[in-house]
Amino acid sequence: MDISALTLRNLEYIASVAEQGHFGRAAVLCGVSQPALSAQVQKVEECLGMRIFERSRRKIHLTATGAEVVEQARLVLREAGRLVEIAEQRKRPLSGLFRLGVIATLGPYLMPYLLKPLREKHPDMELVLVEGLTDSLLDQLHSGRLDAVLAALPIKGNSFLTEELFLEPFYLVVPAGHTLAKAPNPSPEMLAADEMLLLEDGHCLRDQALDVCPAEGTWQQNRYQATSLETLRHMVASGAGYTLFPALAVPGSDKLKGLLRYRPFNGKAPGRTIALVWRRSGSAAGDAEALIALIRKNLPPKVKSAKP
Amino acid sequence: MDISALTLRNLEYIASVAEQGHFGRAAVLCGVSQPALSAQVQKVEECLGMRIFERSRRKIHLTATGAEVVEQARLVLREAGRLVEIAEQRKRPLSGLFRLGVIATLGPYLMPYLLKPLREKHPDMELVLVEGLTDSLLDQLHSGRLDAVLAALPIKGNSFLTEELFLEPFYLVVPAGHTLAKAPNPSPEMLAADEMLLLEDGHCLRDQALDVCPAEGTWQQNRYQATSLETLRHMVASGAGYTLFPALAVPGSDKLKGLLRYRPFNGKAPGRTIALVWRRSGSAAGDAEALIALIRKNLPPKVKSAKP
DNA sequence: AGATATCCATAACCATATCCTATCAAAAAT
DNA sequence: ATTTTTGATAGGATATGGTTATGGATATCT
Repeated sequence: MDISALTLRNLEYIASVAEQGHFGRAAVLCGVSQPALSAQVQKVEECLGMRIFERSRRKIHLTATGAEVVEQARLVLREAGRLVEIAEQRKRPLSGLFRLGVIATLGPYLMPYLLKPLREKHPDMELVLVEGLTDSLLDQLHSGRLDAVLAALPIKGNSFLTEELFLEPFYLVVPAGHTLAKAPNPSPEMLAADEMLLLEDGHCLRDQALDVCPAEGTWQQNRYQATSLETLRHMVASGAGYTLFPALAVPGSDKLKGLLRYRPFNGKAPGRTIALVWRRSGSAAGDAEALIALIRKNLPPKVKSAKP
Repeated sequence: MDISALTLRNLEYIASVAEQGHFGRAAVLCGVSQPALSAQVQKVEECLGMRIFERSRRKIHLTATGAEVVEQARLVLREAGRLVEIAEQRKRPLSGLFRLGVIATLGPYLMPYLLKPLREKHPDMELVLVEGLTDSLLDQLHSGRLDAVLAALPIKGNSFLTEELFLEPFYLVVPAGHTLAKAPNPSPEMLAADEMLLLEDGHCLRDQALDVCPAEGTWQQNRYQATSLETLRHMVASGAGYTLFPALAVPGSDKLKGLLRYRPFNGKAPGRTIALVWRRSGSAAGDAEALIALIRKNLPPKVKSAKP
């Protein structure tokens, strides 16, 4: 007989007998008949190929090795109990404090779509939003100051679990009078890295935008670096160059409407994949799952589900 | 359905499916048919009241909570594996280095009875014997420098497991000419603490001998204190007083025969209980068990089995 | 000492869980 | 449209874990 055949109940049996020092009482405690318990204890002993209990005298007595086995069995049971805890926690997710990090180029444009559904579905959640750069947010996630993070893939680090949420295409943002504002459909090959306006270092969007440019090597680092997409928007409006915007940052109506053109790419559009990130170890999985479901159910327009 | 009904095999199943991302392959790996595995996975999911796997697409995909469950399941399996290790270790006990501590008033008299059987039964054991006082030996046991200790009960400290081995009665050792050498049978009430010769402080035998004396309070501390039983033997032979000897230290034949009398007590003889002590946590239980069995099988004369 | 009580193991039997083979239904690939 | 892949389902054999009744060994009582 193999050890895999052991039931958690079997381990409870030997733990109970060890605790009670008495098969009869242990049987009552476990809610089974004494013969059933005896048989199961024998099964465990057979599985392990050893005697756990010394039944010679009136008192049941643990074998030396048996004591160790029982101790280990208790440990196994505690760890198995964690399984139920995990499952239980999943049943009341997003209740209480939840600290969510969102990258700065996403938060202001995505959260408006989520806040109302969140309030409706999880009224007793207390949401704390933290905006920042990917690295900083992941740091805070790692150290437990955040419960989950919304960021763009790829996420480095083995201690995190991620779930892709949606693909957010990039749009070209050009001054109204620019050549690229009129071409039938811009494509990435038309972009010149040295005409591109970029966010400051640390924004993942900056690197992603550079990746889109065909001749990355020619780019020189001395351009002005914007702090936010809104700054960037104004810089483009003032004619300093063009840039890439994630779809959610493309406004439906815009005060700068006359000055800017937001143009989708033709063919396979460049873009970024937004994912939810949480700690591998910990009990945020239930929350993550609920959040994933909610975001998927409330996908904003202009983004595509990541799971085809 | 209760979580206790889960088999370790069930946990292997979900771990395997999670690893393979494929029910069929997982089934082969687990050595069962695919329907059996499917059913068991469903059973686990039902037990926990949650979905572990997302079966929608071609790829099997872990639920967020499912990933946590599987991780925890793997932990449970590892801990369960320790159970087998413990049982396995028991099957080849006392092989390799074994460091045994023995109290000074026992070692020289007991070990001669054990060394030959040990060599015969466990030829590949390398025994290191350490003689000392109880406290020092227990310190070394606690810190891992010893694997087990033979000492007299009671043993204080929650981190140890003990097994009573035998009762060793005390004998009265008197000079040949002394009154007590001739009385029909000495009894503890006849002893006077201030006539008793004692070992130096730290020997448990010293305290036990004092406990035997009826009027403990009258005793004054200014007597000479012997370093070993052999010194004590000579002191008694020289007429300085009498003392108590543990049975094993009573010689069959003695060079000092003419000078000394070893007298058993009448009625319920005072004595000490010798036990084996080992660490609660650790894997010495198998060794302990073997040693216990061997000592019980080779009990010296003059001692009584501790388990009636 | 003999009777009694206690306690674990065994026996006989039953309900159910588990596993197998064969088959189905849905999705993906051709 | 057809084939392939893959997990779920169906039906039947077997193993497992449970029950009550009983036995045998050992302490306890009178």
